[in-house]
Amino acid sequence: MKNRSLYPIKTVSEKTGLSTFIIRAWENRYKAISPSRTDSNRRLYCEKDIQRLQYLHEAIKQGHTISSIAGLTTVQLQELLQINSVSAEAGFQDMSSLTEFLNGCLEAVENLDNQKLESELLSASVSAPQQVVLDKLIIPLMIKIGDYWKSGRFRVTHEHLATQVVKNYLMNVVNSYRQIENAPVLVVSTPNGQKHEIGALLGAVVGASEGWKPVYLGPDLPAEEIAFAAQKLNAKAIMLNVVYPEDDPRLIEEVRKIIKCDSVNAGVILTGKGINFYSDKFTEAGAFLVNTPAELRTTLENIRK
Amino acid sequence: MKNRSLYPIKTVSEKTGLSTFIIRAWENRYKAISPSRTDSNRRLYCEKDIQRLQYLHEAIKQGHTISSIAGLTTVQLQELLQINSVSAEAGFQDMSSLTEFLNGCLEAVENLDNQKLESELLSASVSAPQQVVLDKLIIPLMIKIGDYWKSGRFRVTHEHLATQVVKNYLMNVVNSYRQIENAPVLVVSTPNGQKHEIGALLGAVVGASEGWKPVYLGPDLPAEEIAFAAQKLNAKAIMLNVVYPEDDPRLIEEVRKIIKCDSVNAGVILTGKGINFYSDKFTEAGAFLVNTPAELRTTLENIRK
DNA sequence: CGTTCTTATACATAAGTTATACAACTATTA
DNA sequence: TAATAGTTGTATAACTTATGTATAAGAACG
Repeated sequence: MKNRSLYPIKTVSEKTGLSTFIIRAWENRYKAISPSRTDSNRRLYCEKDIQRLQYLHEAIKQGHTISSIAGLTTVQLQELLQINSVSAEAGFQDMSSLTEFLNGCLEAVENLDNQKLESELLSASVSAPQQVVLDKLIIPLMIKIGDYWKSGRFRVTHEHLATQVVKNYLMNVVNSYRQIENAPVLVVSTPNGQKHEIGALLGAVVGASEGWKPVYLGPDLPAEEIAFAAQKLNAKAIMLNVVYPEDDPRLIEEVRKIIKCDSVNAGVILTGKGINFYSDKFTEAGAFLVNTPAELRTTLENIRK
Repeated sequence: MKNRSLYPIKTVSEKTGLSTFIIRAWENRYKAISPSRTDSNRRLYCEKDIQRLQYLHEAIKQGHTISSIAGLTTVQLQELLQINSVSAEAGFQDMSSLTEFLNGCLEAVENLDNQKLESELLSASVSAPQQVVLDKLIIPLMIKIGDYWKSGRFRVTHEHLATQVVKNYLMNVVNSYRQIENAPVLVVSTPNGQKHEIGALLGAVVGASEGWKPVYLGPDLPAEEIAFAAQKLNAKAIMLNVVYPEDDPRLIEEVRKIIKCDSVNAGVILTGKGINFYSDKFTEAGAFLVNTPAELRTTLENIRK
């Protein structure tokens, strides 16, 4: 019961980012906090005290003054911080609020602040439906980052860091769906030479939301490997994301290999901007070309039958 | 009863990293520990005593003071450190139980069952302390997969799929640490040409557990990009993981570029199997070479000062 | 006999305490 | 608008406590 984890003021200072001066001043001047004391009169802070200080810190960052919030209970502080973030969303509905998140994400990327980027994504995902977050935040975000990169405003580093965080976010989204027994398997990957993963993961999310069991193999795999996985898992569909339309005749060959593989009994779906360059050859070979999440949904539904 | 081995204070000092002065002072001043004695009054420490000292040491690193924790029972210390008591009591069973998990993971990989692989990792991580999961499960797992691949038992697909899941798991572990404000920044990446990410992420976990703020940029980045990020984030350390020792003189050049960059004011730490191939040149250039998680911890601690 | 351990004492530094002061703002008042 | 008063973060002084480290003198070990 008594989780006696008590910390001295220095540790609290390090954990909250508040100077020891401030912490003492807030106690003396505003009774903002009342730590217990050792026999020798030293302050001892428990976890709750630390959390309260973090709330106070956060509220001040949001523009409140210490004198106006010092008297609030910790619960009231929580509400104060909640109300602020909710009201930001409540005021403007879906569209504009996600624009806010988008700007927040871009700012986080610019500052290479993966922590903030992640928290923006998470708060967005509780304030809007999954599909909206994908369409109106994740996809625009990655496009914007690409644009900024081309225009020289962002560097490779920015794109790299964002990719890591978004990938992780998307994988967690996919995992959050897992429950259905005997769901049809959807093998997800990108063909040899295609290193961008976000599109593939977006497809995996759609698949999961449609009741499939996505198995993400990672990017940049040879046809034989993808075919092997599809066979081993007895997959009903294979989804491949293609970003670069550059003239790579091997790409067609790779896709064709998978489709022609006798042991593979799965529909092959191609997604991504890169697919339209060769669209004829792909459809000819028997692949499904898909440009939007909505199309992907219906295609998956059709294959499932 | 138990064939308990008893150790003199010097051995205990070496095992725990605490000076003999400290160990005696903690006993005399705070009754933090009560070793048995020989007939001639010399201190004798059993395994449990050593473990207790290690817990105390760990708790102090986390910001507690010796006076406030010396009176806790060993179980309370475990709770304080959030160490699962089941596994701690199990003691030697640790090994075999993680072997179970390891086999489960390998089976999951063999069947390309990412879902099962993930759930194995998650169950392991609640039944053993983080560090043990990393040392005894994650690392051996990736090694085994590499071995199986070389021997032809696994294919690229297996390795790819496992990498995705493990990566995701490790990123979530890193994220679970975040609390300290103004923590020193640790930029984590792999140099140009190095595509394996697991080692880098393992380093990020260690960094996070030591109170740093790891910023993972993703793999395969040119020196300029890494230097840019380090500068922008005012990083205190840069950690680069190198797997392939193959003769790539550009690698040394890349690392040297980062170290020599004037605007970067960070210690450069190299990890991974690949580093020993060129160890002389790297140390010459001013990098810290690190081979084990323990070494990484102490190196980070030194740089932080 | 040199090494390691013991207790007791001493010391240095880090870190904590209160009280007071101060500078930079903000808000109020004349 | 300028003067004034309050707010708030930061700094210093003087002192105490906490904690790591060192020394001295003797005892035990191998």
